[in-house]
Amino acid sequence: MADDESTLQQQVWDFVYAYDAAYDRAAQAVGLSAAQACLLGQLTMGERSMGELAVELLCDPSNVTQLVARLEARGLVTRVPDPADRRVKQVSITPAGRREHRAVRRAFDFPDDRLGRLDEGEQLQLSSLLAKLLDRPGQAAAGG
Amino acid sequence: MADDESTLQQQVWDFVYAYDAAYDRAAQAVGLSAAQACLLGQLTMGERSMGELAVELLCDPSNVTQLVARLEARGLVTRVPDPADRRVKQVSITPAGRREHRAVRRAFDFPDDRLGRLDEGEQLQLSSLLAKLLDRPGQAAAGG
DNA sequence: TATTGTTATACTCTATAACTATA
DNA sequence: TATAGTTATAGAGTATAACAATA
Repeated sequence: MADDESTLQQQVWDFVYAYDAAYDRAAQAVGLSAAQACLLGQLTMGERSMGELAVELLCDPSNVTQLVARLEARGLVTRVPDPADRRVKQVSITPAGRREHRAVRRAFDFPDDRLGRLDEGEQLQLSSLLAKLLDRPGQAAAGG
Repeated sequence: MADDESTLQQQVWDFVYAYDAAYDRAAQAVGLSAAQACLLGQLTMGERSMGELAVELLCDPSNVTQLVARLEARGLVTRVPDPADRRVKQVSITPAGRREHRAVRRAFDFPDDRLGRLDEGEQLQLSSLLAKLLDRPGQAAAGG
């Protein structure tokens, strides 16, 4: 009786658990931590300052310093002072960094393995539900 | 054009990101790490050996030793040898541990805040989709 | 004086390898 | 000999506080 009422919450927990585990495996298969892969992922969408990365990664700037330092030492990102405000450093992903990140994406089998089980209609359904959960327009939100 | 095809995957990413962040905040609000809260959560469903915890938490047994040692030092779990096989240690949550874990659940606002946006029919829909993604019978899977 | 990023430091998470106790 | 758990150790993630450079 106490089981039924928690089923959806438990399913969501299990889903997130599986997703996180798959991402960790993918990053580690490429020799990166999840945090490093995540940072590289942000940079694939364009350069960012250290502070912007801290906001996006939900962590302290001093942590970003460490993460970027390790990635820079491996030649996966670069860090150059912003000419407009030399306190700021703009971080960019290098070609090698892009290759590593693509390798993570390839190793990250969760989307294909799991989302691939849904047919097109189900995927639209899921997209619509997620849009509500995220306060964003999903691909299936128009017209309900 | 390249945007549309990745929308569902991006939505799932954003959803998991928000979920993880909310859980981290909830645990830290109670003075626990996410890993510690997670371990306590397993124990709310019954005692487990160190090895079983390692399997469930997807980590090395030596890591479980450390996590349990810290929780034990704070009086949140106990660790007693199994009479049937004295190599094995059974870990149990204490009343104080249950209180701490309930505090995490209360602070974990994601389920109420987000899943609460869906009406009953939408929740059943989501449950059914998650059941397919997880290879488990969801609460709405029967008769599908 | 305020802001950006770094350094120093400390704690936790995590794994590998060597070890102890038990089976 | 094999298994469960621990210890020693090391690397990575993370935050706080003090600091440097720049604005």
